Amino acid sequence: MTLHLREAGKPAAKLRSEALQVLFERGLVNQCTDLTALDDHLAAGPVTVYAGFDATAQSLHVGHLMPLMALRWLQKLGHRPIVVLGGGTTQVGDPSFRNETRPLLEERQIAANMAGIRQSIERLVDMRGPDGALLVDNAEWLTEFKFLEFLRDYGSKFTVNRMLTFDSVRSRIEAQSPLTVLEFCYMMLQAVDFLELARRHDCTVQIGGSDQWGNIINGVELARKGDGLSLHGLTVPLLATASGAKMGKSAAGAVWLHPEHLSPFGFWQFWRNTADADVGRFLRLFTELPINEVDRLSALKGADLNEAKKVLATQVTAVVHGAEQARAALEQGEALFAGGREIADPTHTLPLARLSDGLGLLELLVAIGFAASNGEARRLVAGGGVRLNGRVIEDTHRRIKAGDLAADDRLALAVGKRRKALVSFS
RNA sequence: GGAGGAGUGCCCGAGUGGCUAAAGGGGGCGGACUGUAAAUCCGCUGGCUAUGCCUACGUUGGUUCGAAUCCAACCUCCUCCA
Repeated sequence: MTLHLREAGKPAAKLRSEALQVLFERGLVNQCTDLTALDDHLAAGPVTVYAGFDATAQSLHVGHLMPLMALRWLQKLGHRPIVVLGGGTTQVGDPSFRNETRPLLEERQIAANMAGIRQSIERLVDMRGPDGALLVDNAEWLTEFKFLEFLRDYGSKFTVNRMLTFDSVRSRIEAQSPLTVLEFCYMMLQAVDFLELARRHDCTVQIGGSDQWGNIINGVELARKGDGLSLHGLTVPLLATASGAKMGKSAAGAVWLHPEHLSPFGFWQFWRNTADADVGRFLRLFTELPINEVDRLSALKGADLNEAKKVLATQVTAVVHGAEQARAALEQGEALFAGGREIADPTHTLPLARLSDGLGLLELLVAIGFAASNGEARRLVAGGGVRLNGRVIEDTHRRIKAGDLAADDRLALAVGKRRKALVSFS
């Protein structure tokens, strides 16, 4: 193969395109196809770039933010993004780097998931105007194929020999875990997506997570063999903490982008709790602050770094939930952690009616997402980790009554030292 | 086609009839210490309308008072033979 890989973060010498300069500077490049060719391509004028997302859950999570940030930068620099929702591919399930088959989703569930994902995407890339980003569903073409037709037209362009060489499936095979033909063909479908987008929309670049490398390359190779097209691919790094752990999971589940799955304040808190060692890198990856400002903030030492974390949290929240929500979250953070709780908006609102018979403390913890189940809530309470209006409550049968509310109809609830909520009843 | 081995909780990995919601480690969460950081020490870590009930050791049945553990069939993987 004639593709050249670039290792993550290596400052590439004399790049011509502003696009690649920015992506490298931001730490958004893990590897790409022929660097010089991609650079020339991006420098030559506006291009169309795509990233795809399968509808495996009702919301995207922080891991998806990286390719989306890359799309945002490219859009700012005059290129046109296409976001592909995998209405078709989700029916197959990407096996890349998974050692088990994904449970197959029903079409209704996929449609619901796509609707949730779409809301986040619309905030992250600008779809307005004739030059705005495009949102397309790959079911549009994937469901149209007839089997024999597909095998003849595209199957002939792939060899099993080559397909087996990809790390994404080799690991599965070496793990001696069954890989069905259905899943194995996923890479063909994504390759066809790329080709289809190239034909329909003159899309020439695909961006994806590092686990998507194999799928992307398949598209590049298919387009070259089939249509003689020269396409390009680029992957963003895997989101990991400085301690090496995969990131995105927190107390009560993943760090979701959709506000119904994680409140904007909860999202803000996630970033506020970033480890010192990650602050600089996250500022570059997930905010759009100028690089010199990023450098200034990252240079802060010791407790002063907390200021940088607030900036990080507020900036990322603004990108995902909007400036209003970000400002509110910052205020809530200041109020809950530094005193003055009267000024801030509540982080959660529940109907007053729920208090009429007394609301179980455990139930409340689950309702605001501080515990995934009653059992988990019970353990938190029993372990002395839960405070109501500043006082530790260890009684798991405790019920909240109207009398627990402060004058403003709210109560302060905290789990541990990092998770706090201001719950309003109205 | 034949013979043998393997499949455990979020992950890795012990366990070969009751004492097993299943050792140990990782991860995660809580407590102490801090700066809402890291490191360290301690605790918790399936669900529920909860002194009990339900679900769980590849799948489905069976033996037994009782099964992750025994038997049968099936699925997937590995090794050897043809």
